[in-house]
Amino acid sequence: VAVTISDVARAAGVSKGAVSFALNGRPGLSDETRIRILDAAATMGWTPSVRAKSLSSSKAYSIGIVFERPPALLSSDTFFPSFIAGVETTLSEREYALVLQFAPDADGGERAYRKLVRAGRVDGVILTDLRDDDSRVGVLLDLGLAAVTLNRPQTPSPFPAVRLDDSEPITAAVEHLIALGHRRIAHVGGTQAFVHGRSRRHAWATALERAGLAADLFVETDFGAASGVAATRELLGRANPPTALVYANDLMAIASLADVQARGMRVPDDLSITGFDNTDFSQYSNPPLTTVATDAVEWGRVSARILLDQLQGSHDGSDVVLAPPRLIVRSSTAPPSQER
Amino acid sequence: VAVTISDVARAAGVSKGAVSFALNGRPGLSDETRIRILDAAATMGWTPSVRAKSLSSSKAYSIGIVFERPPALLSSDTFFPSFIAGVETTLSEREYALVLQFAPDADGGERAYRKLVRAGRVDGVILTDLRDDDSRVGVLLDLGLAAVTLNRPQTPSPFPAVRLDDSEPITAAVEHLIALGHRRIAHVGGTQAFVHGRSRRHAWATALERAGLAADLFVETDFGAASGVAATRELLGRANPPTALVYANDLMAIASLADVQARGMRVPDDLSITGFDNTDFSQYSNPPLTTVATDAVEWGRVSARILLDQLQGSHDGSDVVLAPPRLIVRSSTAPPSQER
DNA sequence: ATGAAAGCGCTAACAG
DNA sequence: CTGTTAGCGCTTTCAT
Repeated sequence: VAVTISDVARAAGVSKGAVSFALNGRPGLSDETRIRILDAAATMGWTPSVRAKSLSSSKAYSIGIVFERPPALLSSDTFFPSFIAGVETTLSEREYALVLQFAPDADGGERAYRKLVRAGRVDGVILTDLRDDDSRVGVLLDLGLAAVTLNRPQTPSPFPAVRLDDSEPITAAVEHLIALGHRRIAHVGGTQAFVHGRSRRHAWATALERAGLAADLFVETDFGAASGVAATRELLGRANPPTALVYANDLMAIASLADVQARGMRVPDDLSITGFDNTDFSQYSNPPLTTVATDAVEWGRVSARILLDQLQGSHDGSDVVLAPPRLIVRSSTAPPSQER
Repeated sequence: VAVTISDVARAAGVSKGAVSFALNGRPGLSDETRIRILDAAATMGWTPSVRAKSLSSSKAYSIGIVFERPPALLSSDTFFPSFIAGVETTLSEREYALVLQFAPDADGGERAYRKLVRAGRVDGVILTDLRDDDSRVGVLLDLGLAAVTLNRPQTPSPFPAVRLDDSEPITAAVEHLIALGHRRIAHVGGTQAFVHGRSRRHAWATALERAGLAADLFVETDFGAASGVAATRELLGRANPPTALVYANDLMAIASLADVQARGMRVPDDLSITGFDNTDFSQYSNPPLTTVATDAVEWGRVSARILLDQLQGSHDGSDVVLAPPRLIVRSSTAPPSQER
């Protein structure tokens, strides 16, 4: 059904080998034959068969991403769609495909990586939701697979990391709140086993301590709306409740915003709130949310580029640091009420 | 590096062909040899090479999904992550992989499908965001690719459709509002070129007409938050504004909810609102949103199953209808204020 | 019931 | 410089 290099070779009156050379732009052919071959290929409508290339070159021409996430947290995840869209954009420019898998937990994730490699489905992978002590790094090393990680784990990792500095905007958020007059600033953090969960908490604590304030108003969550709301209630129920809350993502911030309002508090009058992600709906909350704008698409694009470069040997293995996300001040933050 | 069937054949003292037969459970081998071969394969840790299987069987063992969507609408899309998670779950059970692509528009989408097929990357595809007169159907027919569509287009299509009846819950929503005493019920609909955009509008209009009410309060949007807000403002600015609004998705409903509240209206006292999707945050809006619960994961699972069955010839080509989603009544709907 | 051998479409080492 | 040829790992037909 499809036209192969044998057909092209016959049409151009050369051997398959010559066609392969011409198509891959390798030296060893006269310009005349090269052009004749390329012409023939073009007029015959030849397209390379990834299947055949894969087998003979032992490469998959695909890269994989395994998302380890409980299904329930998937639908409200605003990072993931944009991120993979960015990844895929870069891949398709270079004739690579994106193979996606889902695993409910870390165990399933490891198995997924093993299967992907053994079946020869992928040449490299992108590790998202990196944990500080991430077992996947060892697994991939063991499998001999190329990889990039999103952020750098504390465990030594030979893989280049594409890093987003979330300290800077969190610091900016805390300083913004301090400047407004807040003294009791809480943090509703995400899973601390994740690098991005811990680093945000760390930035929050550091900024407070630098200002001589205690960093004792903290609760860990799973980044989900329900646990964000629960954390908020717990914090506001303390003897000395916060006047401002820094959330690790917009989802928790907005869910909590609605919850505290339903319970009679006014935002920002009684309570200031900041989010993280600048999701679409953060500007449509009431009041619009002060948050941090990250660029997931760009992160995906860069990650894919580094991985591809690594596969073709043109990356030196060093980390890449993305532009730090900016704090976007909207109306969910204001001076604390006692100041008024 | 990896163990192949030749290795297994040698170890078991048989030919490659015999190994292939044993592994694929085909008749023509004595039970004794079969067991000996399977044992050898297991102890040697043999795994099939998808690459080799692909080449020799001319199958990709992968299915594709091309998302035609402007990047900006991607991040707030709650359907997509759950849907592909469902798809992938089913695929991996049957040793198939999911290949994902993104295209900014219909043109790019067509090109993407063509490339996927010509490169031999996929055996079939799932068509999402189906349009009424969807050019992709013709393209796929032309390419000879297997496919399933999400919902049935008006254009004749030979591909089985996996359908979600969104008429029933929209009808339920309208009847719920009518029962509460509303008489001017608007619909903020999504892109009408999409099957699911049109069918929701149709259900809304039909339910109103059945009750003897005019279905004249309608505005079309692109399903995005911004255009949902704009549509709402337009509707509320009319001479005879609605007392209730039925939105085509939660995103527009929640963004508009915040917007009307910011402009001094109370929900549900002055205005009732319903959404569609039952996204995570719909229960955390203030007030919690009356909406329609769809099961994107299940939709994905079923779609993948039908496609796979079709590939192995065990599906009869008929459509599959999913359980109709249910209306979830929360606190964003109440009797209109003049009734009080 | 079992085994040999010819592809699948391409790459790359080798000979001319 | 150009062409020939032997794989890559598996499926499948055809003898045995």
